[in-house]
Amino acid sequence: MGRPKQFDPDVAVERAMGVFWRKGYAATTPQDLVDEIGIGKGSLYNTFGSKHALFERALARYRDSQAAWLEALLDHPGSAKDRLRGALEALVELDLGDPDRRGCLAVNTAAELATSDPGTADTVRRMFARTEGAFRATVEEGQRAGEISGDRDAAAVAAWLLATVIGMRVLAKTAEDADQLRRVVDAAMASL
Amino acid sequence: MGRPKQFDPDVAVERAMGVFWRKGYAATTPQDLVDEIGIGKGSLYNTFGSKHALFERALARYRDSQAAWLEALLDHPGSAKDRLRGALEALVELDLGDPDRRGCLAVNTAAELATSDPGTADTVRRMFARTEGAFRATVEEGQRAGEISGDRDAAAVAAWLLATVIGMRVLAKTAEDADQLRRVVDAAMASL
DNA sequence: CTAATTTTGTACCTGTAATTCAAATATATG
DNA sequence: CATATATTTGAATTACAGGTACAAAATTAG
Repeated sequence: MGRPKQFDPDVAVERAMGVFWRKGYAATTPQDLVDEIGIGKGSLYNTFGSKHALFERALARYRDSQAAWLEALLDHPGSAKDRLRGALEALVELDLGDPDRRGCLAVNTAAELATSDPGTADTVRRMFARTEGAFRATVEEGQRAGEISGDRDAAAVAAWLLATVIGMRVLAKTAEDADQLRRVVDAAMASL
Repeated sequence: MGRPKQFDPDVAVERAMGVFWRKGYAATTPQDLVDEIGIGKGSLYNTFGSKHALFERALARYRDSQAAWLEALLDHPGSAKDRLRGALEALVELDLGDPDRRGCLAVNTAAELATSDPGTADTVRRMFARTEGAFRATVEEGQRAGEISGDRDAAAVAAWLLATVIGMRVLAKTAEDADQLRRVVDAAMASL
Protein backbone atom coordinates (compact mmCIF):
# COMPACT_ATOMS: atom_id res chain seq x y z
CA MET A 1 0.00 0.00 0.00
CA GLY A 2 1.05 3.54 -0.58
CA ARG A 3 3.52 4.88 -3.03
CA PRO A 4 6.84 3.05 -2.92
CA LYS A 5 10.10 4.92 -2.41
CA GLN A 6 11.78 6.09 -5.56
CA PHE A 7 15.23 5.60 -4.07
CA ASP A 8 17.02 2.97 -2.05
CA PRO A 9 17.57 4.19 1.51
CA ASP A 10 20.66 2.01 1.83
CA VAL A 11 22.22 3.67 -1.17
CA ALA A 12 21.27 7.04 0.28
CA VAL A 13 22.95 6.18 3.56
CA GLU A 14 26.05 5.13 1.72
CA ARG A 15 26.21 8.38 -0.18
CA ALA A 16 25.56 10.36 2.97
CA MET A 17 28.41 8.45 4.56
CA GLY A 18 30.70 9.68 1.83
CA VAL A 19 29.73 13.29 2.43
CA PHE A 20 30.14 13.11 6.20
CA TRP A 21 33.44 11.36 5.73
CA ARG A 22 34.79 14.03 3.43
CA LYS A 23 33.45 17.13 5.17
CA GLY A 24 32.90 16.14 8.78
CA TYR A 25 29.59 16.27 10.63
CA ALA A 26 29.21 19.96 11.44
CA ALA A 27 30.37 21.16 8.04
CA THR A 28 27.89 18.95 6.17
CA THR A 29 24.61 20.67 5.37
CA PRO A 30 21.26 19.14 4.45
CA GLN A 31 21.76 20.73 1.05
CA ASP A 32 25.06 18.87 0.63
CA LEU A 33 23.27 15.66 1.48
CA VAL A 34 20.34 16.03 -0.89
CA ASP A 35 22.67 17.14 -3.67
CA GLU A 36 24.84 14.07 -3.24
CA ILE A 37 22.02 11.62 -2.72
CA GLY A 38 19.90 13.06 -5.48
CA ILE A 39 16.61 13.32 -3.56
CA GLY A 40 14.54 16.23 -2.26
CA LYS A 41 14.60 17.53 1.26
CA GLY A 42 11.13 16.17 1.86
CA SER A 43 12.33 12.66 1.14
CA LEU A 44 15.39 13.12 3.28
CA TYR A 45 13.47 14.21 6.36
CA ASN A 46 10.59 11.85 5.71
CA THR A 47 12.97 8.91 5.55
CA PHE A 48 15.65 9.75 8.08
CA GLY A 49 14.13 12.30 10.43
CA SER A 50 17.14 14.51 10.99
CA LYS A 51 20.67 15.17 9.93
CA HIS A 52 21.90 13.56 13.12
CA ALA A 53 19.83 10.43 12.65
CA LEU A 54 21.16 10.06 9.12
CA PHE A 55 24.66 10.51 10.43
CA GLU A 56 24.11 7.72 12.92
CA ARG A 57 22.98 5.42 10.14
CA ALA A 58 25.97 6.40 8.04
CA LEU A 59 28.32 5.73 10.92
CA ALA A 60 26.70 2.36 11.58
CA ARG A 61 27.13 1.46 7.94
CA TYR A 62 30.76 2.46 8.10
CA ARG A 63 31.24 0.38 11.23
CA ASP A 64 29.77 -2.72 9.65
CA SER A 65 31.73 -2.55 6.45
CA GLN A 66 34.98 -1.54 8.07
CA ALA A 67 34.80 -4.22 10.73
CA ALA A 68 34.03 -6.90 8.19
CA TRP A 69 36.91 -5.77 6.01
CA LEU A 70 39.45 -5.76 8.84
CA GLU A 71 38.27 -8.99 10.36
CA ALA A 72 38.47 -10.70 6.99
CA LEU A 73 42.06 -9.55 6.65
CA LEU A 74 42.95 -10.87 10.07
CA ASP A 75 41.32 -14.19 9.20
CA HIS A 76 43.56 -14.77 6.22
CA PRO A 77 45.72 -17.84 6.25
CA GLY A 78 49.27 -17.40 7.48
CA SER A 79 51.07 -16.65 10.70
CA ALA A 80 49.63 -14.20 13.21
CA LYS A 81 52.46 -11.76 12.65
CA ASP A 82 52.00 -11.88 8.91
CA ARG A 83 48.29 -11.29 9.30
CA LEU A 84 48.87 -8.31 11.54
CA ARG A 85 51.42 -6.88 9.16
CA GLY A 86 49.09 -7.52 6.25
CA ALA A 87 46.26 -5.72 7.99
CA LEU A 88 48.37 -2.67 8.82
CA GLU A 89 49.78 -2.53 5.32
CA ALA A 90 46.35 -2.84 3.78
CA LEU A 91 45.12 0.03 5.95
CA VAL A 92 48.02 2.20 4.87
CA GLU A 93 47.43 1.49 1.22
CA LEU A 94 43.70 2.09 1.64
CA ASP A 95 44.33 5.50 3.17
CA LEU A 96 47.02 6.46 0.69
CA GLY A 97 44.81 5.39 -2.19
CA ASP A 98 42.07 7.82 -1.23
CA PRO A 99 42.55 11.00 -3.27
CA ASP A 100 40.52 12.97 -0.71
CA ARG A 101 42.61 11.78 2.23
CA ARG A 102 39.56 11.28 4.35
CA GLY A 103 41.26 8.94 6.80
CA CYS A 104 38.92 6.87 8.97
CA LEU A 105 35.38 8.05 9.60
CA ALA A 106 35.37 6.57 13.09
CA VAL A 107 38.58 8.34 14.02
CA ASN A 108 37.41 11.61 12.52
CA THR A 109 34.16 11.27 14.42
CA ALA A 110 35.92 10.56 17.70
CA ALA A 111 37.97 13.70 17.22
CA GLU A 112 35.07 15.89 16.20
CA LEU A 113 32.15 14.66 18.27
CA ALA A 114 33.28 12.57 21.23
CA THR A 115 33.45 15.59 23.52
CA SER A 116 29.98 16.89 22.74
CA ASP A 117 27.91 13.88 21.71
CA PRO A 118 27.91 11.01 24.21
CA GLY A 119 25.82 8.72 22.05
CA THR A 120 28.17 8.99 19.13
CA ALA A 121 31.14 8.72 21.46
CA ASP A 122 29.74 5.43 22.66
CA THR A 123 29.30 4.11 19.13
CA VAL A 124 32.88 4.95 18.33
CA ARG A 125 34.10 3.46 21.60
CA ARG A 126 32.46 0.16 20.69
CA MET A 127 34.01 0.25 17.24
CA PHE A 128 37.42 0.73 18.76
CA ALA A 129 36.79 -2.03 21.28
CA ARG A 130 35.82 -4.39 18.49
CA THR A 131 39.00 -3.69 16.57
CA GLU A 132 41.03 -4.04 19.74
CA GLY A 133 39.40 -7.39 20.36
CA ALA A 134 40.27 -8.62 16.88
CA PHE A 135 43.87 -7.57 17.39
CA ARG A 136 43.95 -9.25 20.77
CA ALA A 137 42.68 -12.53 19.41
CA THR A 138 45.32 -12.49 16.71
CA VAL A 139 48.07 -11.65 19.19
CA GLU A 140 46.98 -14.52 21.40
CA GLU A 141 47.07 -16.87 18.44
CA GLY A 142 50.57 -15.68 17.78
CA GLN A 143 51.52 -16.37 21.37
CA ARG A 144 50.09 -19.87 21.26
CA ALA A 145 52.01 -20.49 18.05
CA GLY A 146 55.19 -19.22 19.68
CA GLU A 147 55.66 -16.33 17.23
CA ILE A 148 55.01 -13.68 19.85
CA SER A 149 56.50 -13.86 23.30
CA GLY A 150 54.12 -15.18 25.90
CA ASP A 151 55.62 -12.69 28.33
CA ARG A 152 53.79 -9.84 26.74
CA ASP A 153 50.37 -8.75 27.91
CA ALA A 154 48.13 -9.49 24.94
CA ALA A 155 45.55 -6.92 26.04
CA ALA A 156 48.21 -4.24 26.26
CA VAL A 157 49.67 -5.17 22.89
CA ALA A 158 46.21 -5.02 21.35
CA ALA A 159 45.53 -1.60 22.87
CA TRP A 160 48.83 -0.40 21.55
CA LEU A 161 48.14 -1.78 18.07
CA LEU A 162 44.82 0.01 18.12
CA ALA A 163 46.50 3.28 19.08
CA THR A 164 49.07 2.76 16.35
CA VAL A 165 46.39 2.23 13.73
CA ILE A 166 44.39 5.24 14.87
CA GLY A 167 47.50 7.36 14.80
CA MET A 168 48.39 6.17 11.32
CA ARG A 169 44.97 7.04 10.04
CA VAL A 170 45.27 10.56 11.39
CA LEU A 171 48.73 10.85 9.88
CA ALA A 172 47.32 9.67 6.56
CA LYS A 173 45.34 12.90 6.42
CA THR A 174 48.41 15.11 6.57
CA ALA A 175 51.25 12.92 5.31
CA GLU A 176 52.96 14.34 2.26
CA ASP A 177 55.23 11.37 1.96
CA ALA A 178 53.79 7.89 1.72
CA ASP A 179 56.86 6.35 3.29
CA GLN A 180 56.13 7.96 6.63
CA LEU A 181 53.23 5.56 7.08
CA ARG A 182 55.19 2.60 5.82
CA ARG A 183 57.87 3.38 8.38
CA VAL A 184 55.22 3.30 11.08
CA VAL A 185 54.22 -0.19 10.01
CA ASP A 186 57.81 -1.37 9.83
CA ALA A 187 58.65 -0.08 13.28
CA ALA A 188 55.45 -1.45 14.76
CA MET A 189 56.06 -4.89 13.34
CA ALA A 190 59.68 -4.81 14.42
CA SER A 191 58.34 -4.22 17.93
CA LEU A 192 56.24 -7.34 17.98
CA MET B 1 47.25 57.24 19.39
CA GLY B 2 43.60 56.43 19.40
CA ARG B 3 41.75 54.58 22.07
CA PRO B 4 43.86 51.79 23.53
CA LYS B 5 42.65 48.22 23.48
CA GLN B 6 40.63 47.28 26.51
CA PHE B 7 41.73 43.63 26.34
CA ASP B 8 44.91 41.69 25.79
CA PRO B 9 44.85 39.99 22.37
CA ASP B 10 47.11 37.23 23.66
CA VAL B 11 44.67 36.42 26.41
CA ALA B 12 41.87 36.51 23.85
CA VAL B 13 43.72 34.05 21.63
CA GLU B 14 44.25 31.75 24.57
CA ARG B 15 40.57 31.78 25.44
CA ALA B 16 39.62 31.27 21.82
CA MET B 17 41.97 28.30 21.78
CA GLY B 18 40.03 26.79 24.65
CA VAL B 19 36.74 27.12 22.78
CA PHE B 20 38.04 25.69 19.51
CA TRP B 21 39.63 22.87 21.45
CA ARG B 22 36.42 21.95 23.21
CA LYS B 23 33.96 22.39 20.35
CA GLY B 24 35.99 22.00 17.17
CA TYR B 25 36.34 24.59 14.44
CA ALA B 26 33.05 24.34 12.55
CA ALA B 27 30.92 24.06 15.68
CA THR B 28 32.43 27.17 17.23
CA THR B 29 30.48 30.34 16.48
CA PRO B 30 31.60 33.95 16.74
CA GLN B 31 29.06 34.25 19.55
CA ASP B 32 30.79 31.45 21.46
CA LEU B 33 34.08 33.27 21.02
CA VAL B 34 32.95 36.69 22.17
CA ASP B 35 31.10 35.17 25.11
CA GLU B 36 34.20 33.34 26.22
CA ILE B 37 36.63 36.17 25.56
CA GLY B 38 34.36 38.82 26.98
CA ILE B 39 34.56 41.33 24.13
CA GLY B 40 32.12 42.56 21.49
CA LYS B 41 31.93 41.23 17.98
CA GLY B 42 33.33 44.45 16.59
CA SER B 43 36.46 44.05 18.68
CA LEU B 44 36.82 40.47 17.58
CA TYR B 45 36.69 41.26 13.88
CA ASN B 46 38.63 44.48 14.27
CA THR B 47 41.45 42.63 15.98
CA PHE B 48 41.54 39.26 14.27
CA GLY B 49 39.80 39.75 10.94
CA SER B 50 37.89 36.50 10.75
CA LYS B 51 37.02 33.38 12.63
CA HIS B 52 39.52 31.47 10.57
CA ALA B 53 42.35 33.92 11.24
CA LEU B 54 41.67 33.72 14.96
CA PHE B 55 41.71 29.96 14.72
CA GLU B 56 45.10 30.07 13.06
CA ARG B 57 46.44 32.19 15.87
CA ALA B 58 44.93 29.87 18.45
CA LEU B 59 46.46 26.87 16.74
CA ALA B 60 49.86 28.58 16.59
CA ARG B 61 49.64 29.33 20.30
CA TYR B 62 48.78 25.71 20.98
CA ARG B 63 51.72 24.58 18.89
CA ASP B 64 54.18 26.75 20.74
CA SER B 65 53.06 25.81 24.23
CA GLN B 66 52.63 22.15 23.45
CA ALA B 67 55.99 21.83 21.74
CA ALA B 68 57.77 23.58 24.57
CA TRP B 69 56.06 21.35 27.10
CA LEU B 70 56.93 18.11 25.31
CA GLU B 71 60.47 19.11 24.50
CA ALA B 72 61.09 20.09 28.10
CA LEU B 73 59.91 16.66 29.18
CA LEU B 74 62.22 14.95 26.72
CA ASP B 75 65.10 17.10 27.94
CA HIS B 76 64.76 15.90 31.52
CA PRO B 77 67.75 14.14 33.04
CA GLY B 78 67.73 10.38 32.85
CA SER B 79 68.03 7.65 30.28
CA ALA B 80 66.44 8.04 26.87
CA LYS B 81 64.00 5.25 27.55
CA ASP B 82 62.94 6.77 30.84
CA ARG B 83 62.46 10.12 29.19
CA LEU B 84 60.30 8.62 26.47
CA ARG B 85 58.26 6.73 29.00
CA GLY B 86 57.95 9.85 31.11
CA ALA B 87 56.73 11.85 28.15
CA LEU B 88 54.11 9.28 27.17
CA GLU B 89 52.92 8.93 30.74
CA ALA B 90 52.70 12.67 31.18
CA LEU B 91 50.62 12.92 28.01
CA VAL B 92 48.26 10.24 29.25
CA GLU B 93 47.82 11.91 32.61
CA LEU B 94 47.33 15.26 30.91
CA ASP B 95 44.56 13.88 28.75
CA LEU B 96 42.92 11.93 31.54
CA GLY B 97 43.04 14.96 33.80
CA ASP B 98 40.98 17.04 31.40
CA PRO B 99 37.34 16.85 32.50
CA ASP B 100 36.22 17.84 29.00
CA ARG B 101 38.26 15.12 27.30
CA ARG B 102 39.35 17.47 24.58
CA GLY B 103 42.33 15.40 23.53
CA CYS B 104 44.94 17.22 21.44
CA LEU B 105 43.96 20.28 19.45
CA ALA B 106 46.43 19.45 16.69
CA VAL B 107 45.06 15.93 16.32
CA ASN B 108 41.47 17.15 16.41
CA THR B 109 42.33 19.73 13.78
CA ALA B 110 44.01 17.17 11.55
CA ALA B 111 40.90 15.03 11.71
CA GLU B 112 38.45 17.86 11.13
CA LEU B 113 40.20 20.16 8.70
CA ALA B 114 43.12 18.49 6.95
CA THR B 115 40.93 17.34 4.07
CA SER B 116 39.40 20.73 3.34
CA ASP B 117 41.93 23.31 4.51
CA PRO B 118 45.42 22.88 3.04
CA GLY B 119 46.94 25.74 5.02
CA THR B 120 45.83 24.32 8.31
CA ALA B 121 46.85 20.85 7.18
CA ASP B 122 50.32 22.19 6.59
CA THR B 123 50.51 23.76 10.04
CA VAL B 124 49.52 20.49 11.63
CA ARG B 125 51.93 18.55 9.45
CA ARG B 126 54.80 20.72 10.71
CA MET B 127 53.70 20.23 14.30
CA PHE B 128 53.73 16.50 13.81
CA ALA B 129 57.13 16.67 12.13
CA ARG B 130 58.53 18.63 15.05
CA THR B 131 57.30 16.09 17.57
CA GLU B 132 58.61 13.29 15.41
CA GLY B 133 62.00 15.02 15.31
CA ALA B 134 62.13 15.31 19.09
CA PHE B 135 61.32 11.62 19.41
CA ARG B 136 63.96 10.75 16.85
CA ALA B 137 66.66 12.72 18.65
CA THR B 138 65.83 10.96 21.89
CA VAL B 139 65.81 7.54 20.24
CA GLU B 140 69.20 8.24 18.71
CA GLU B 141 70.56 9.26 22.09
CA GLY B 142 69.25 5.98 23.44
CA GLN B 143 71.01 4.12 20.66
CA ARG B 144 74.31 5.88 21.33
CA ALA B 145 73.93 5.04 25.02
CA GLY B 146 73.26 1.41 24.15
CA GLU B 147 69.77 1.36 25.69
CA ILE B 148 68.04 0.96 22.35
CA SER B 149 69.28 -1.44 19.71
CA GLY B 150 71.31 0.20 16.99
CA ASP B 151 69.67 -2.17 14.54
CA ARG B 152 66.47 -0.27 14.63
CA ASP B 153 65.73 2.53 12.20
CA ALA B 154 65.51 5.60 14.42
CA ALA B 155 63.36 7.47 11.91
CA ALA B 156 60.92 4.59 11.75
CA VAL B 157 60.78 4.27 15.52
CA ALA B 158 60.13 7.99 15.82
CA ALA B 159 57.31 7.84 13.25
CA TRP B 160 55.82 4.94 15.11
CA LEU B 161 56.06 6.74 18.46
CA LEU B 162 54.31 9.71 16.88
CA ALA B 163 51.52 7.50 15.59
CA THR B 164 51.21 5.88 19.01
CA VAL B 165 50.88 9.23 20.72
CA ILE B 166 48.34 10.50 18.20
CA GLY B 167 46.33 7.33 18.61
CA MET B 168 46.43 7.62 22.39
CA ARG B 169 45.18 11.14 22.25
CA VAL B 170 42.23 10.10 20.12
CA LEU B 171 41.52 7.22 22.45
CA ALA B 172 41.63 9.63 25.39
CA LYS B 173 38.48 11.20 23.99
CA THR B 174 36.46 8.01 24.14
CA ALA B 175 38.21 5.89 26.78
CA GLU B 176 35.95 4.98 29.65
CA ASP B 177 38.72 3.24 31.47
CA ALA B 178 41.95 5.04 32.25
CA ASP B 179 43.93 1.83 32.20
CA GLN B 180 43.41 1.41 28.48
CA LEU B 181 45.79 4.30 27.88
CA ARG B 182 48.25 3.12 30.47
CA ARG B 183 48.32 -0.25 28.74
CA VAL B 184 49.19 1.48 25.50
CA VAL B 185 52.17 3.12 27.16
CA ASP B 186 53.28 -0.13 28.77
CA ALA B 187 53.12 -2.05 25.53
CA ALA B 188 54.84 0.71 23.59
CA MET B 189 57.69 0.90 26.06
CA ALA B 190 57.99 -2.86 26.18
CA SER B 191 58.50 -2.68 22.42
CA LEU B 192 61.44 -0.35 22.62
C1' DC C 1 -12.45 2.82 -10.41
C1' DT C 2 -12.01 4.56 -5.88
C1' DA C 3 -10.27 5.19 -1.33
C1' DA C 4 -6.48 5.04 1.38
C1' DT C 5 -1.74 5.60 1.90
C1' DT C 6 2.73 7.14 1.09
C1' DT C 7 6.29 9.79 -1.55
C1' DT C 8 7.93 13.85 -3.70
C1' DG C 9 9.24 18.58 -4.84
C1' DT C 10 8.62 23.16 -3.67
C1' DA C 11 7.85 26.77 -0.94
C1' DC C 12 8.29 28.46 3.28
C1' DC C 13 9.73 29.43 8.14
C1' DT C 14 12.61 30.40 12.13
C1' DG C 15 16.88 30.98 13.99
C1' DT C 16 21.45 31.92 13.75
C1' DA C 17 26.33 32.14 11.42
C1' DA C 18 29.60 35.35 10.00
C1' DT C 19 30.42 39.77 9.14
C1' DT C 20 29.82 44.90 8.81
C1' DC C 21 28.67 49.37 10.43
C1' DA C 22 27.33 53.49 13.20
C1' DA C 23 27.71 55.89 17.03
C1' DA C 24 29.95 56.55 21.21
C1' DT C 25 34.29 56.56 23.69
C1' DA C 26 39.10 57.08 24.82
C1' DT C 27 43.81 58.60 23.94
C1' DA C 28 47.93 61.19 21.64
C1' DT C 29 49.46 65.18 19.69
C1' DG C 30 49.95 70.06 18.74
C1' DC D 1 41.58 72.22 24.42
C1' DA D 2 40.64 70.64 19.56
C1' DT D 3 41.43 67.36 16.39
C1' DA D 4 42.75 63.11 14.39
C1' DT D 5 43.05 58.41 15.25
C1' DA D 6 41.88 54.06 17.14
C1' DT D 7 38.72 51.20 19.70
C1' DT D 8 34.35 49.83 21.87
C1' DT D 9 29.61 47.96 21.88
C1' DG D 10 25.88 45.92 19.93
C1' DA D 11 22.40 46.46 16.40
C1' DA D 12 21.91 45.62 11.47
C1' DT D 13 22.76 42.84 7.47
C1' DT D 14 22.96 38.95 4.42
C1' DA D 15 22.91 34.39 3.67
C1' DC D 16 22.00 30.03 4.71
C1' DA D 17 21.19 26.00 8.10
C1' DG D 18 17.90 22.89 9.55
C1' DG D 19 13.52 21.62 9.30
C1' DT D 20 8.23 21.89 8.30
C1' DA D 21 3.93 22.24 5.56
C1' DC D 22 1.46 21.09 1.86
C1' DA D 23 -0.53 19.88 -2.40
C1' DA D 24 0.21 17.06 -6.29
C1' DA D 25 1.56 12.49 -7.87
C1' DA D 26 2.07 7.57 -7.50
C1' DT D 27 0.71 3.15 -5.96
C1' DT D 28 -2.20 -0.64 -4.27
C1' DA D 29 -6.19 -2.93 -1.71
C1' DG D 30 -10.72 -3.82 -2.35
